Amino acid sequence: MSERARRGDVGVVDLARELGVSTATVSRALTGSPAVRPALAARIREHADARGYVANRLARGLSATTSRAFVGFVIPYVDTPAYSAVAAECARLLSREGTQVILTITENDPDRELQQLRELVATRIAGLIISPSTKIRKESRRILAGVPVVELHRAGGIEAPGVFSDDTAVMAEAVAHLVALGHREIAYLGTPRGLSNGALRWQAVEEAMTRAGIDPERMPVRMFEPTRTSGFRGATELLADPARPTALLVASGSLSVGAAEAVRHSGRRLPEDLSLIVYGDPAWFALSDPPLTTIRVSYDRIAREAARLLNSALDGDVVQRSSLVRPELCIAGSTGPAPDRERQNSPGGRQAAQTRRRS
Amino acid sequence: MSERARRGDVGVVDLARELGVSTATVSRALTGSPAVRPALAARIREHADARGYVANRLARGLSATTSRAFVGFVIPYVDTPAYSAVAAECARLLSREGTQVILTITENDPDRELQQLRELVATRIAGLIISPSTKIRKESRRILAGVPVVELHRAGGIEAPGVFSDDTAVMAEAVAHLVALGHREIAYLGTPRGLSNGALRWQAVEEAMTRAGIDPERMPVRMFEPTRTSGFRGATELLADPARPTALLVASGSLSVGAAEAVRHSGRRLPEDLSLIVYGDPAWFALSDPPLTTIRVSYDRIAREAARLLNSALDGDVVQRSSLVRPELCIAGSTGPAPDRERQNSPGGRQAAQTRRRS
DNA sequence: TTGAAAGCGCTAACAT
DNA sequence: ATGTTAGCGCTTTCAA
Repeated sequence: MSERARRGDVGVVDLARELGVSTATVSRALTGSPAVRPALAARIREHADARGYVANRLARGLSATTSRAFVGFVIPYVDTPAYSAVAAECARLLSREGTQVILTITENDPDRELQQLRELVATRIAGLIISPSTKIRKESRRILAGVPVVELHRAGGIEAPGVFSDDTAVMAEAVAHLVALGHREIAYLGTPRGLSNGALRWQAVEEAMTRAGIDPERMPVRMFEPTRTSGFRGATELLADPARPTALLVASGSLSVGAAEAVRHSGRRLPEDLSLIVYGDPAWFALSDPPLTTIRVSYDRIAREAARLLNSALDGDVVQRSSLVRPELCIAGSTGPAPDRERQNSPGGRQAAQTRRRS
Repeated sequence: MSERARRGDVGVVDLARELGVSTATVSRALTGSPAVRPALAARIREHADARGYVANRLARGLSATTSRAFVGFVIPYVDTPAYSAVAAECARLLSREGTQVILTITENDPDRELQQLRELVATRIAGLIISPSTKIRKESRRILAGVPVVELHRAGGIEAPGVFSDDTAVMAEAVAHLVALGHREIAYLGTPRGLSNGALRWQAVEEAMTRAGIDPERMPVRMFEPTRTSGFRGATELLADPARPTALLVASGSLSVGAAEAVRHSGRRLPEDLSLIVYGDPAWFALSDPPLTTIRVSYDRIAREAARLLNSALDGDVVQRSSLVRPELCIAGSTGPAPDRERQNSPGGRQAAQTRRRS
């Protein structure tokens, strides 16, 4: 007695025998091939349903040239909703179409990433969504060139569409907000330039600062890997900077949690002593007192976009354009007028915003 | 030219040909069968490595009677780290052993759950980790009886070990903490009794209250599905309760976020007007001012335990006992002495804690 | 210890 | 429109 039979599973052969048709016909009916008489197809599907038939995905994937049984979801970290929430939401969306999501975590290690990509390909995944590790291997790139891919959050120099948050505009908006409040000594805490989004966000800040007539070269800046602890460290260091920043802009969700703790720890009052803008999910930061001004990213929308782009790629549509999800600057109580240190600027922020550029 | 060859993949046949041995020998060497001469086995493995061989997991899973290619991870929600963080961490742990984790989201819908379980079985998963939906189907139970299973967070009446947070002790501790501070009008916001952990937590609170000589029947109580919005609603309702609670105990992570917002929204000062204990990840709640007293659960440890139990189950070890991960009561600034409403109790909390039981 | 060959359950040519 | 049959790439009897 076969393993299958013993487990009480029904297979195409069973269905075929029971209905007096061939396995091919059963298969066709079940995969929705038009080449089978509608009445018969209906009868087959009905019977399959009644018997609780579920196709063995391994067998199907092995023989079918094209199968959407699996897609891979490859991310570096687990401890941030920017990844875990998007992963879960994608799994939810894709499962509705009968696609199973295989989740792998690279820990930002290029070798582990390569290994996982190899195994995913060995699973004959239909495609994958990936947030590439910082120093992606050539071989990984080669693999990615061979399957439908959607990039998430980070661009890894692959020919593939991606879903990114449109940080340029919102970062500029954040800087403008601070400048309008009269801040000129603005500190920046972000992720390294080696990360595509780290580079992007910093560039946006640089440009916005320049536009505001402030030399970005002189900004107190720290760039660290996105973890809570480095957020704490980075903010602590920045607050101790001789330039005595009156505002701190944090450009990463994980860094923000640690940074907020560091600010609290430092005893600075918000917004009297320091204006603070963080990045991430406002639900966390709404609890702070005062609630923190936040750059809010919608993970749901990112997940939806990722699923949509992947489906397009699987359909073999012409390569889609990347999708930019625009974050929102949610102004709350942690940003306020810059302290009037030398009693030489006019009070209030509005006017300071009109400061002319230095020549 | 076969699909495989065209993709430049090497298969066992290639390796066999190149080494002048049979595919059977290659397979044996690669799966670590002892029935192959060590020297030859080494040579085969070496060559396979050099050629970058990765076994097709579909084929392997299809033919092998036992394969750990896949495990399923089935959870109801995506928007809470209690699930998403544990899922990601498990994926990380299991991938090290070459096992791929298939993530599915039931949305707490029994039918969707059943469908997903069927598909997972059809993928020939080696086992699965599941947080059963509230009203799990009989048929789902039947399926779960047939594969190695580890339960997560919730018990669904399955014969399987699970990983749960040991809420009984910590809930009692939380109640004792409040009672020691002199609170007697304690409100409770938790998940429904239909959820195993909801029932457990409430029972622990009931008992602790009774032990403290306070009738739990008279507590203001709300039990809602674990979402932010119901947390907000529940807390809002409780704060408006005629019993005028002086303390609020929230027994779910998702509810806690909403509840904290509701409290802030109500304008009550912590801890002067209200003592608040929340449940979840303290990193979120440390930002609040004052930082919130939190029941902290270690998701990492839960994930580790889940992976360990699953591995045991896959090894066919005798059924393991369930694993209880003990949360920690992190006392912070949101809990303080009960306000001295009628000027009739002694001030301070210590003494109130010694109140004798009512006879 | 190794090889030849039969599947695993399904899909897809090829026939009819 | 349906049936026959040959794989998909691997593991695993069964022989040698």
